[in-house]
Formats: sequence, C-alpha cells, structure tokens
Amino acid sequence: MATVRDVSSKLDSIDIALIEALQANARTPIAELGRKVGLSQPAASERVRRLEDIGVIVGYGVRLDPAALGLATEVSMRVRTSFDRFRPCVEHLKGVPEVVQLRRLTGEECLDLTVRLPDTVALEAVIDDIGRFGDVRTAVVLHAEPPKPLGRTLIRGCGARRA
Amino acid sequence: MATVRDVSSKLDSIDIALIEALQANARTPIAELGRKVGLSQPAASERVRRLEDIGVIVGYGVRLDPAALGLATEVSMRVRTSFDRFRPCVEHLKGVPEVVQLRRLTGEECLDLTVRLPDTVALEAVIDDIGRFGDVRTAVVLHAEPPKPLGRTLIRGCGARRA
DNA sequence: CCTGAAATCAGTAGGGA
DNA sequence: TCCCTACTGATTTCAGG
Repeated sequence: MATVRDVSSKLDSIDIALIEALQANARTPIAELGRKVGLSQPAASERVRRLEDIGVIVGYGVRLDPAALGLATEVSMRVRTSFDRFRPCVEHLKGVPEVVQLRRLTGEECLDLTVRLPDTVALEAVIDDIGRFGDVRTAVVLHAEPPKPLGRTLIRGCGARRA
Repeated sequence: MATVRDVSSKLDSIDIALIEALQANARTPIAELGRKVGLSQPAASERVRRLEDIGVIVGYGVRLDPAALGLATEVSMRVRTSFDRFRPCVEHLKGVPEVVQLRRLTGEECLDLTVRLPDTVALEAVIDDIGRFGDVRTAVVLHAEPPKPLGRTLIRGCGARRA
C-alpha cells in the first residue's frame, strides 16, 4: 500500500498560491499561472510538475452541475451491517453507479454513502437494493454548500481556530 | 436564484465522451480531446464551450492528496440543532476552514459536514466549537473510495440528437 | 530561475455535407 | 445545423546560461 508522506513542509507560499489558482481554474494556462504568482512560465511549469511528482496534485477534474445532467437529487445514506456482510456490501456498492461516494466510518453505522439520482422516485430501488446488506438510514440533501478548497488557511494554519 | 434547468436531453454521446475525458484529466488539450472523441479541434472546442455555456460544466479543479498536504484525518459530523440556532450555526460553519463540505439534510440531524484535519488531536477543538450549536455526532473516516465521476451510466435521457 | 527557439495548441474564417 | 481544413497568434517544452 502506498506510504502517504506528508510533504507540506516542503511547500512554500508560491506552491500554495499555484495550488489555489489551480483550484479556481485548473485549465489556467501555465503562463498566466506564472504571472499570478510572480514567476516566469518555465518556472511555474516546473513547480506544477514537481507538485504532481511528489503526489500533492493527483489530477485535474471538471466541476459539473448534476442538476443540469438530470441528477437533481442527492441523498446521504448510512448503512449498519454485520461483520461478515461488510466486505460483500462494499464490493457491491462500488459497482452501483448511483453511489458516487463511499466512505467507511468508525462507529456502528460503518458505511457512509452519497447517492446521485434523477428524482426521489429512483430512490426506492436503491434503498431496497442496499437494504439487503443491513439497516439503512436515508436523508435527502436539501442544500449543499459548494465544497471548500484546501487553501492556505488549512494547510498552514493547521488546526488554527479563531483565537 | 437557482433556475437549474435539466439540459441532459440536449447532450449526445460525444458530449458525454468529452465530459468523461475531462473528468479523467481536465488539463487535456482540446486538440487531444478531439482526437479521443473523433472530432477536429475546432469542433471539440465549440462543444466544450457550449457545455460551459449551458451550465453543464461549471469549472475545472485540481485533485489534491490531503495527506500529502498534512491533512490526513477526515471526519464526518452530524449536527442536530434547534430551529432558531440553525441559521447562526450554518453561517458559523461556513467560516470554519476545516469544514470542507456542508450539507443540509432532511431529518433530525439536519446538518452533515466533512472536516479535514492534520490529526485527531485537532479534532477536539472543532468538536467543542461546533458543539455550542447543538448535539454533534462524530465519526472518523477510516477509508474513502475515490469519488465516482458522473459518467454515461448515470446520465440517461441523452436523447440521441446525433449518434 | 531566466531567456530564446521549435513544436504544439487554440481561436477564427471560409467552405461543404 | 454541424463539421472540416487552413491560417494566425498564443502556449508549452526544451535547450543553454
């Protein structure tokens, strides 16, 4: 398994600025990226490549509007299953397209999933499907704040709370 | 506000292929994108621009490894608060850097948050901070599957405008 | 980390199925 | 309507300092 090393101490303020700029728009040309952080284009290019090489940047993705794609309904589910049903349950859930996020948690409700659906009508089939593996608690997402990027307030002020 | 229109019926198979390619790597040059889906560079460029214009593509982001940034601990929290404390709670949580995701749910535990931290030591302060607004149930994320992209298996109703 | 040259890429114009 | 080829400017990469 991959040994995930914390390399944040090897990052300077320019690296963080590059990361923040890429969070805002990952398709920003490297040249403009360099302008934003006060570097020449080749220097910025090498920085970004280094961030990829050391594993800070894993990849680049596109932000989509699920509602525009006909997937307006988001549901959060918690599953409580038995010890011997856990593995089969996870393997099954990994193959369910509607399950867009799957996390194992501490506690009795050991699985947390986020489900994307066109409407609540489609929810019934998913609940029945997953219910075979254990108790399911379902909650519809009424409103979701846009995910917060990992900025310098988090990376540097680790654990910093308002004083 | 959110006049979110479902435009998935206006998307064809090529649009979905472009979206999937951008999910895999949002920094793919448009020219190579066109090669992947069997289109010339200008055609691919116009397609992508159209996907942006109609609101399917909201933006482009970078995927980071939180552990490499010194944020190895992920925590899922559920907050149960009272009617009059709800709004202040949300406003407060929106300003907490460690809260990277914030969703309002149906049911009694009306708030679901994901928190990013360097370690469990930093968790105590967050729990105490949020606990002022109501009952908090906390679970550490032991393992998270990589988020599943919204692919063609999910997006249906793609009325074939063209093949 | 900067400058400069070669290759690739992006945006526009014009024409065709 | 949608697509393709050609052209011009911008961008990226690689070399050398």
